[in-house]
Amino acid sequence: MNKKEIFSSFLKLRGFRFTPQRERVLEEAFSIHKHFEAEDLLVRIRQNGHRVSKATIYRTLALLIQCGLLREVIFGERHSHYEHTLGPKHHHLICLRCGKIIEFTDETIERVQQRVCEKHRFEPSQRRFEIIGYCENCAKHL
Amino acid sequence: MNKKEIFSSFLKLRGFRFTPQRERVLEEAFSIHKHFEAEDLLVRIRQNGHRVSKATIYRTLALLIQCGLLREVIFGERHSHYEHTLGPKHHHLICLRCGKIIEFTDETIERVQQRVCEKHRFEPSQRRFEIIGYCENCAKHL
DNA sequence: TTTGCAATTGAGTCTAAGTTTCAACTACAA
DNA sequence: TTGTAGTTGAAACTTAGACTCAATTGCAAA
Repeated sequence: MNKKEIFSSFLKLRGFRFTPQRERVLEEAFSIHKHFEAEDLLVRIRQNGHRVSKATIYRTLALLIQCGLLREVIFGERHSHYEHTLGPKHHHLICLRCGKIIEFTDETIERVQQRVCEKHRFEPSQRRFEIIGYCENCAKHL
Repeated sequence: MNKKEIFSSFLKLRGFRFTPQRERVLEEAFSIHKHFEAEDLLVRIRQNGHRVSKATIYRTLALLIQCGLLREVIFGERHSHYEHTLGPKHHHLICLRCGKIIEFTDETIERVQQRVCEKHRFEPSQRRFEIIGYCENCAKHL
């Protein structure tokens, strides 16, 4: 199943519709291969000669998160960022000075999560592991 | 050095002042022994018969974070929460349904952080490890 | 003690992300 | 064809937090 099928069957299942606007947002969200914000989608959709309202973009992003195709990631800023859930799970090093985001993977984390969730009988659906500080270059300028 | 001394010497060091308002915010922030938000401080300060403006509270919180006495934690909501940095480092299980926050500690995480930071020559100043999902009770109601 | 200056404060204004509202529109099933 | 429920966009709204600025205050040097 590709993204489109996943999303449309997710929608159908709960009596929602797979509309042209929702398809547009889906396509655009997956044409970006890094973290993005709602505003990015708005701009790119417009640049490609289409038009989807802000409200619909936010509504669709919420659906894409619900159906598990996207995940919300939180950097220092006051607005949300999104990323694809496909591909290996990764975490982030966030530079406070230049804003650079370095991704890393670590399989120990998965085991920690399992252990902790078992202990507290917690049902995980996603996680966030972010180390905040200064990248190699910026650390020199402190 | 207690909190007051840490804060006031942090301020003096950079030519800032340890004012009554800043002291008020410090005291109030440390009289709460769990996560809190800016609004909580505003209310509590007023309840104790004092008065510190919203602007000053936000400004002082930023200073307390800078000097390392407080840390910003991010739960699902659109506004910030804060916690004391003193005491053992811990992480959070966040329930999406009832909003409950369960704290846990895990020493493996510290080692993961060290390993990752060394590899990327990253200078860490804080971290976030949050597992988002459903607590034992809420998992039943899904 | 006085003086001058830079830091600080509070009230109010502003910003921007995201949400809500609602009337018009649309897909689909009966 | 019609009824119903989902969807859309425009605009208004919400809210945390940042900014502005005139008035105030703390402190260091005279």
